[in-house]
Amino acid sequence: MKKKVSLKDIAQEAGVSVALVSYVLTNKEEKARVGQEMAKKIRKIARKLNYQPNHIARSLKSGRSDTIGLIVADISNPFFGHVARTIEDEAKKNNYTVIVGSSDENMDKSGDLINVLLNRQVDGLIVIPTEGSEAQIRQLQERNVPFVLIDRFFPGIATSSISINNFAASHDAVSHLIHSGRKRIGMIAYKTNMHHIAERRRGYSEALTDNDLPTAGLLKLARYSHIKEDIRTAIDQLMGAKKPADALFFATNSLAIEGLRYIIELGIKVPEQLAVVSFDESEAFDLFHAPVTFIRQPILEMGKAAVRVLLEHIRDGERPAEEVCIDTELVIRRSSAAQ
Amino acid sequence: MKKKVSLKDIAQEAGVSVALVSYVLTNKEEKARVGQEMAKKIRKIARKLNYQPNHIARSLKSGRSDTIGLIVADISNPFFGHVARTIEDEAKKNNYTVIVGSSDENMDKSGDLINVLLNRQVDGLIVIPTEGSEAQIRQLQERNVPFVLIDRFFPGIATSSISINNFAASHDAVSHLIHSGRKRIGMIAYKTNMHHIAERRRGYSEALTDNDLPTAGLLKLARYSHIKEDIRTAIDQLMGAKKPADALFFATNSLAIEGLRYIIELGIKVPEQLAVVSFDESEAFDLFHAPVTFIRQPILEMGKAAVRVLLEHIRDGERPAEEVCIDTELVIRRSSAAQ
DNA sequence: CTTGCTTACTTAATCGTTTAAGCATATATT
DNA sequence: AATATATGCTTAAACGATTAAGTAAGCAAG
Repeated sequence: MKKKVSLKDIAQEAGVSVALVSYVLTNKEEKARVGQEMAKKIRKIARKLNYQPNHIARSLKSGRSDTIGLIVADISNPFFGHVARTIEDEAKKNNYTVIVGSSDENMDKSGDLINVLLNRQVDGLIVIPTEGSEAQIRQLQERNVPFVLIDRFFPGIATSSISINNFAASHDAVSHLIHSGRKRIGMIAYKTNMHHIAERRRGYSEALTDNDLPTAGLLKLARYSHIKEDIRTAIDQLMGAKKPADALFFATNSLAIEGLRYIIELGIKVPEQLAVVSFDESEAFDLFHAPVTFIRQPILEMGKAAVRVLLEHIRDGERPAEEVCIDTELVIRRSSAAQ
Repeated sequence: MKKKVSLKDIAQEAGVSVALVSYVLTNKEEKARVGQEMAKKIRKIARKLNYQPNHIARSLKSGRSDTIGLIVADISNPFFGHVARTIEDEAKKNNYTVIVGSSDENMDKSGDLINVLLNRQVDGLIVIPTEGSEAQIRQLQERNVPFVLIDRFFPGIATSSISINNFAASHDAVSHLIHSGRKRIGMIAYKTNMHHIAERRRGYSEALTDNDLPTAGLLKLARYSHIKEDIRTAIDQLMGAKKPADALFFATNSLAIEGLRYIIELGIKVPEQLAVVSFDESEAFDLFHAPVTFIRQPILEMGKAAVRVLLEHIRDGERPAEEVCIDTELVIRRSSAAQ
């Protein structure tokens, strides 16, 4: 790579000191009482040589990198991709750059990522935390690193977070299924202790018991690492029971997509035989023969909030934690039509 | 943010010079002839204080940032998300970090991104170039910035690139439609001069003429900025003609998904009335009532190749351009079944 | 004519790390 | 005994930018 033009090069060409050039190019001429002539000359040379400030040197001096680190579960998953995109855009508006990393829901990778990002001197972190990463989050707190959790948080740790009302959203979605006449409503969720998923499960269960509907054997859990097999087993059990399920609620879009693949394979009719509702959005839901009813997360709003709160923490290290909870929207379509 | 532990802090605590600490912690004790006792002591203190090297300071000294910049069209699009993911993983294996930016197929944004990334001293770039960005690419060449184009390239500029055989893939896909008995095969592509799309169009056209099939009025173009309207118009024209199309080939997955939404809306039967094939993969294709035949791009291989070639350029600035072309796979499913 | 104030610059320290070169002291070689 | 070599450390410069503090010259005021 061709060596870049530095202040020194400009200073040399102008026959002045590096400091003077710096004052001019950072628009501190007034304060530093630089002569008009000289200022003009320096700017001209800078333009001629196409000077671009070395961000790394600046960072070293200033202690800020104007970079924020983002840790998602998997950037290739459209949900996280969208989150990343809104954060990227919002960060750019504030002159920040984003470094993203995928944790694969794996706490070791997550810990590594946090270290890599902090060593690169990011000014703050936006994290979609992984199961078992409480200790990492606590460490961030102790080290006084500005950070915001998004999509998920740990109820036992008081941190800034952006989340949605998982319980209510779930409760609403399941209530909707009940109102459309479903009696045996199954749910497929991840086998995890993460609070957001637990809340979704709780919303589901409470909606059922609130309406005196059975819950026994209707909640199935799939392992993140064995989605395909576990979902097939779950659906086999739900649909093969003496009283088969007449509705199915998926806790995330990846679960839904995998589930719908199998539902297609089995030739199950939606919504006649089985109503379907999913958390999260997906293009795939539009192409299913019965467009899938889903819970829409306000990703744009979440991303904006995350950046806003993070920047507040970066600017004021003493700021107390801020928990933002944003409402979702149940988008009702044919997959959950009344029988 | 709590001030980080520096070499100075360790040096102070150990009562030695900063240099000595540096030698030890970068494992140059042999070369620098550091006493065993002292080395042990320094390491112990470093561990106790949880020393983490300041990557920025290191970069300033070394001139390398161990960071690569990646410019995609839109990280929230699963195709680019996958590309980004494989590059992220591959980069990490080589101790590189990735900064991603989305250009939105907009050459101004692309230019801005290139500048931002270069100012952040990335060691090299992986770029999915945008229409009209030839000048930017030429500049990278002139400035001798290590970079690789991926997914697309400019035939007029000799650069390193990773691409697929768009012409052949398209030709194969359309030939497949012809063999399955289709006679009026439409194509919907982007209105762009980008070479990869032009090649896809060419593969389509040649497959038709090779088989003495009509081409007139069957190739429709949609603007990136007006996908929805343009696709609807295109499909209306194709299906409303005196002799309606009996097959449709989409040049990308976003075009296909938007097209399929409208096909569903119109109640067109696939594959009976209309066969469908698309470039690229998508989860959504699995959920369509007739799983969509598609051209699978070897994204993993592409990402690996991109990182490999880029690192070669970074390591050897004189290395000549390397053009990698990888084969695709036509995955045949029900959407293109014989009539 | 000396003091003080402007103006227009330069010097030098700093951020955290790396690394060549230097300097004692101890030990080995002739 | 004089010289060479090994050992264990320190000094200092450098990367590129920022910025407080210093200086030199010109001019005005007392």
